[in-house]
Amino acid sequence: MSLVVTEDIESGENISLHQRILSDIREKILSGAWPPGHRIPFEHELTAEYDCSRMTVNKALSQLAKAGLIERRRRSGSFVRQPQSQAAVLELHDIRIEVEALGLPYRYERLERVQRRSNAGDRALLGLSAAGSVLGLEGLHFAGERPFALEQRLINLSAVAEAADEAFLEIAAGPWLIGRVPWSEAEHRIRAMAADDTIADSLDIDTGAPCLVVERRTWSAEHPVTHVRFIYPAESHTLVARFTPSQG
Amino acid sequence: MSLVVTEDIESGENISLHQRILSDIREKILSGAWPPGHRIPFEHELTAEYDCSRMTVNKALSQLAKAGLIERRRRSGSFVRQPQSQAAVLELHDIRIEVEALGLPYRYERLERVQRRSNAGDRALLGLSAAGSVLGLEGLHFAGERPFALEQRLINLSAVAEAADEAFLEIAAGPWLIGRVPWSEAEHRIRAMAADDTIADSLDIDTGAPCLVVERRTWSAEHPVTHVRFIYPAESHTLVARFTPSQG
DNA sequence: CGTTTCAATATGTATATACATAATCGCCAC
DNA sequence: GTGGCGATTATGTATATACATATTGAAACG
Repeated sequence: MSLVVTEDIESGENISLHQRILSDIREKILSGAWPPGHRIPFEHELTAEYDCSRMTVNKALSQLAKAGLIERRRRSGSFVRQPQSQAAVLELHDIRIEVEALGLPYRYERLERVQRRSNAGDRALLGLSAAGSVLGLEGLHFAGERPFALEQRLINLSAVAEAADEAFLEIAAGPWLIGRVPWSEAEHRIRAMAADDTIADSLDIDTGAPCLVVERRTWSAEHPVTHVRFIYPAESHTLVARFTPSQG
Repeated sequence: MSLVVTEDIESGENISLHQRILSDIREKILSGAWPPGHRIPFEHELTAEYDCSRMTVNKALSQLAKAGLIERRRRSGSFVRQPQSQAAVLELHDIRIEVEALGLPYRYERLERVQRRSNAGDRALLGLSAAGSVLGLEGLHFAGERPFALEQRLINLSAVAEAADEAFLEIAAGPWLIGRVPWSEAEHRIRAMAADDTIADSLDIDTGAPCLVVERRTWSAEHPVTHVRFIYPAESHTLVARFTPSQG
């Protein structure tokens, strides 16, 4: 994993062809338009589509392969890979997938939903400079009958106006946001924390029990989209990530 | 960040020139032979050194730049980047750097050192199939006068025989290993935990206080090298990582 | 009918080349 | 001096080309 790599997914201005091919394909994959297993166009087809040389297409596809988004097979073509569960933990953090991987039934339950003009705290969390409307959500993810994680989320309505019309009663905002907002960058903060009374109550653990806290801020093309805090009871959760020195 | 990208750093057999340039340079940087700020050879110099075209060199350097290991400046050349504290946290996890980034004096103190034939627990932690000698180390990292992290480490002596001759009294095994063993892959497990009596005593915190635990297993060309567990008091530490959907 | 062989195909890697772009250095005029 | 301007230099991106390599599918053969 390379970790601090930064790249913008701009619409279509000054970016190189290579970047454009990359983000076009990446978006098709992340949005689900090209599901896992789907064969993406051959190099010579993309060469025609983008009117460029095969080398340019090849560089972009090789990069996607190195990133693990696609798999390339000689003579057969290139295919969208199955999402790797370990990467999902840190990259997408879809709790439904985590829970179902444990073989437990998943359920989401909304605890709270408020819409307000952003206060200073909201802006600090989201990394916003100007004021604007935000949506605050709190909900519980269940694995079977037991609470699995508590989610506290802020959504920047200036970036995702449609979110104001959603109740998020039984679906978490995470899966809803993916596909609607192609994220270009995310920052994770991971720490340990003692559960206070409120958290202990929600998660059905003792006050003071250790929790793992994962906070994520997401941007889409420079605009802050959402800030989310997942709180896991310590005993229920381990994050796993594999790295190579520099994705070479 | 890409996360599940896997690549082997083999010696010099069937790998492409591009890969060889990549790992040569990466190793020089990770080992410290080329410290941060060092100007790495110009493309045309590497072209001469490896007797290949500039495109090949350029591809390798671009990749290192994308990975954040080097920084490229037009007209000036390419330079080894200062270790990004955020990336370092997860990638290298050099605690000295973390502590010094806080502006505090760093010190390491060995608590324990045992050499033994591996037992079942050791083999499970290291991911070893056969028995062999291992080195067990425990030590404390200090930031100023306060304990900053507790380190519990196992080293596979079959992979790093020289470690048997080292005392590791005042230097941690981590920095010692880097440079001697180019690691090709690492796996992190991150979780929260309540401090037991022993840990609380070492770290000078209360029993039951939440701790952040980071475990890392490292491989070098398929061989398990070391397993290390860092235990941080919760209030002193947050891991930060930035990601892009697929380092494009 | 099964097996071997071979040609077709898509990707993998490398080359030489060309032009664009950004940053720096040194020269020259003021 | 010093401020600006142009030449130089290293990287950034793209092209056309060439050959290697793995895999597939079909033809040839026993």
